[in-house]
Amino acid sequence: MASRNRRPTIIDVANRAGVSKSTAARALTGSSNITDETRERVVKAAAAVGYERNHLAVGMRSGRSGMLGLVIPDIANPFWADVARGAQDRAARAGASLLVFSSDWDPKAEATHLQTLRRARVDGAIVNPVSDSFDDLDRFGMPCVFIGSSAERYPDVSSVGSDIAQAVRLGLDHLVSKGHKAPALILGPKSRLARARFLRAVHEHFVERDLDPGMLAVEDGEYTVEGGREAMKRLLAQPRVGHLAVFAANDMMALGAMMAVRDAGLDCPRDVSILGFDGIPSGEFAWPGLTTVAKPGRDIGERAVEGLFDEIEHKPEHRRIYMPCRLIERGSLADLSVTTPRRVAGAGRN
Amino acid sequence: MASRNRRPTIIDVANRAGVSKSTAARALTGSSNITDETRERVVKAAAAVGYERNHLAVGMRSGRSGMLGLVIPDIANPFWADVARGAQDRAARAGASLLVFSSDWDPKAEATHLQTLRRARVDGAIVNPVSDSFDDLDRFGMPCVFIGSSAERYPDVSSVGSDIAQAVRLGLDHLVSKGHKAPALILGPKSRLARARFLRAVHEHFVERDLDPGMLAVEDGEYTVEGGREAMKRLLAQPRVGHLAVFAANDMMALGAMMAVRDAGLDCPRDVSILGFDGIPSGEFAWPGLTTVAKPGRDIGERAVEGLFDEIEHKPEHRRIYMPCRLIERGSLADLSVTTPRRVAGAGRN
DNA sequence: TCGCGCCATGGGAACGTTACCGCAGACTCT
DNA sequence: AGAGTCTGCGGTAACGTTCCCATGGCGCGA
Repeated sequence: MASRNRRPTIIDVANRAGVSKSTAARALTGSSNITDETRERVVKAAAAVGYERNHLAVGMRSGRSGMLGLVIPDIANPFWADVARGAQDRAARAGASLLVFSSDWDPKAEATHLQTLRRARVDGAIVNPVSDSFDDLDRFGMPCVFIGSSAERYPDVSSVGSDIAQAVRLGLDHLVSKGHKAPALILGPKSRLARARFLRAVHEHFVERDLDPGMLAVEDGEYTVEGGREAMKRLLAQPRVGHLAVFAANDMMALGAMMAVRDAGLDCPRDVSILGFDGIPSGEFAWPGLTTVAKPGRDIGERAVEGLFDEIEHKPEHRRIYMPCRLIERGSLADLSVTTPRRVAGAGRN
Repeated sequence: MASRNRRPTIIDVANRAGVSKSTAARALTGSSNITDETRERVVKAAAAVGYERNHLAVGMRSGRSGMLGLVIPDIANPFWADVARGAQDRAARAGASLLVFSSDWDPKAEATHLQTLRRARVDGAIVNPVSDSFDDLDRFGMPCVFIGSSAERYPDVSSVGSDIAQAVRLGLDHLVSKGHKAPALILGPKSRLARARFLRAVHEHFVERDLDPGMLAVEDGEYTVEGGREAMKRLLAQPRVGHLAVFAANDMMALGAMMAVRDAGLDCPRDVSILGFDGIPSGEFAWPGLTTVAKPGRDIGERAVEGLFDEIEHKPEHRRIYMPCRLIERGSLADLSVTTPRRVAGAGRN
C-alpha cells in the first residue's frame, strides 16, 4: 500500500496489478512482449494510484535527463525572451524541459550556470557565449550549441545565429533606396565578435558601391538603451551637413538613440533617421515606429534546440546555421528620394 | 581509471584518493568526522579527475531535486519575463534551478506543464493559474505558490501578487490630481479574476469620492496590444464631451489604446489621456511615454521563490503577499488642473 | 508424442549518491 | 594498566527505474 504522503512508485503499481515491477515497467514503457490484457491491467492500476514516472530515476538509469540548458544574457531582454520562448516550445514538443539562466554578459556567471547545468546532468546546453576562454572546451562536458555570432570563435561547436551579412545588406539597401548615403553606425562593445561581423558586412557593402569605408562614423556603446543614448549624443555633437542616418546594431540602442534625438530637440525622422536591428516589439510602440531589421528570435531558439538534439544523438552535422532576417518598415526613416522629406504617417504594425 | 568518455563518479575520486566512496562523499559534502588531510586529498583527487556531483543521483537519494518549476502565461511578455528573472535569480542564489514553461493562458497546456514538472520531481512550483479546475488540488502533488490575483480562488495555497487595491488607488488618485474625473476602463476578459479585483477597487474609490460607479465606461479585451487597440476603438466610437481619460488594466493594452488614438487622428495626451498598469519597459519608449502603475515583477518572482521554499520546508506560513506598486509618471496624461493642457515634454526614464 | 522454440513473465543488477552501522585504533579516566 | 569513549573510516543498503537473463508454459512441427 502506498502510504499517504509518499509518491507512488512503479512497485506500488505492480503490486496493485498483481504483476512484477518488470512487467509493470514493460506495460508502462509501451514495450513489446506483453499481453494486451496485462498491459491494460497495469495501466489501470497506474491511474488508480496516481502513478507518475520519476524522471530522476529514469535519468539515472538511462543517462538521459530529458532536460536542456539555455544560457542567455538576460531573459528580461525581449529578444532573448523570444529566443527562450522558441527553445522552450521546441523542447516541450520533444518531451524535454528547459533550464533557463541569465548570464548578464558576465563570464563568471556564465561559468557558474554552465557548471550548474552539468551537475543537473542536462543532456545538452544552448549558450550565447560571453566568455572568451572556453580554451578547455572538452571540459565543457556536454553537447553544446552556440547562439549568436560570437560562436564563430569556436569552430568545433555547432551554432545558430542570424545572417548578419544578409541583415546588414538588407538594412543598407533599404537606406539607399530611401536616398540615404552612408549611415553612421552605433555598435556594441569592441570585445564582442558580433561587432566585427557587423562592421565587416558594412565595409563589404561600401566597397561594392565604390564608397570609402573610411568615411564611416562609428560610435560604440553597451547593448542597452543608455548605451545607445550616449552614443547618439556623441554622434550629434559631431559637425555634420544635411540629414543624419544611423544604423544601430541593436534595437535597444536604437530606441536610446531615438530618445537622444528628442533630448536634443530634434525630430526623428525629419532630422535624423534611425534604423534598428533585432525586431523587438517595443520598436512598434515607439514614436515614430522603429524601422528595423528583425532577427527571427523564436526560430533561432527552435533551430538551436533541433541542432542540440542532433548533437546529442551524435549526428555529426556540426553546422553553422545563419537565419535570414527581414526588414520591418515603420516610421523612423526619412524618405530622401522624394523632394521633400515627409513625415511618415502611422507607425503601422509590420 | 575513468574511461575517456564517461563522466567521473565519486568512486573514481575515491579510488584516486585511495579511500572508500563513503569517505569521499564525506569529504565532498563537507560533513564532519574526517581528517583535514584526508579531505584535502579527496578534494584534490576530485579536481584532478574533473568530478562533478550528479544531481540526479543526489535527488534520487535525498528526494530533493533542487529544481523549481515556473508556469507563466508567456515568457515573451516583458512583465512575465521580469517575474521569471526575479525567480531565477532568487532560486540560483539558493542553489536551485528553474524550469520555465509558458502556458499561453491555455488550461490544457498548463496541466501538461504541471505534469511535466511533477515527473521531473521539482521540489515545488510557482504558477500563475489559468485553469479554474484545480478541484483535485491535493493531486497537485507538490508544494505550490500562486502568482497573481486569480490565486484568490484557492484559499489553501500561498500566493504572491501585486496589491491591486493600492495600485488602483494610486492610479486614480494621480488621475484626480491631474484634474481627471472618471476614467474609462479597459479591462481584461471577464473570466479572469484580476478583472473583478480591479473593478472592485475602482468602485470602492468611486464610492469614497461620492461618485456613482454606474457612470463608469468599461470595455473588455484580451490582455494584448490588439485587445487594447480594439477596446479603445470602441471607446472612441462612443459619444463623449471633453477630454477622455482611460485606465487600462495592462500596459500592452494601454499601448494598443495609444495606437488606436493615433489611428483615429487624435493626440495623446492632448485629446486622450492613457494610464497603464504593469510597468513594462516598452512604455518608456512609446511616445508619449506611458504613465503607468508599475508592478514589481522582479520582486514578485523573488518573493514567490521564497514563499515556495517556506512551503517546501513545511513552514506553515501559508500567506498571501500583496506587493505595493508605484506610479511611473511619463507623458501620457494631460494635466487638466492647469488652464491649458500642455504637451508634456520628454519621455524621461522613471 | 516428443522436442524445439517462442513468448510472457519474474528476478536481479546497475545507474551514483548518501545515511546508517560497525569496527578498529587511539586517547582518557580511574 | 585496563576499560570505556571517541573518532576516522569502510561496507552496505536504499532511492526508482530499466534492461538483461532465466524460467516456465504453450504451441507447432516432425
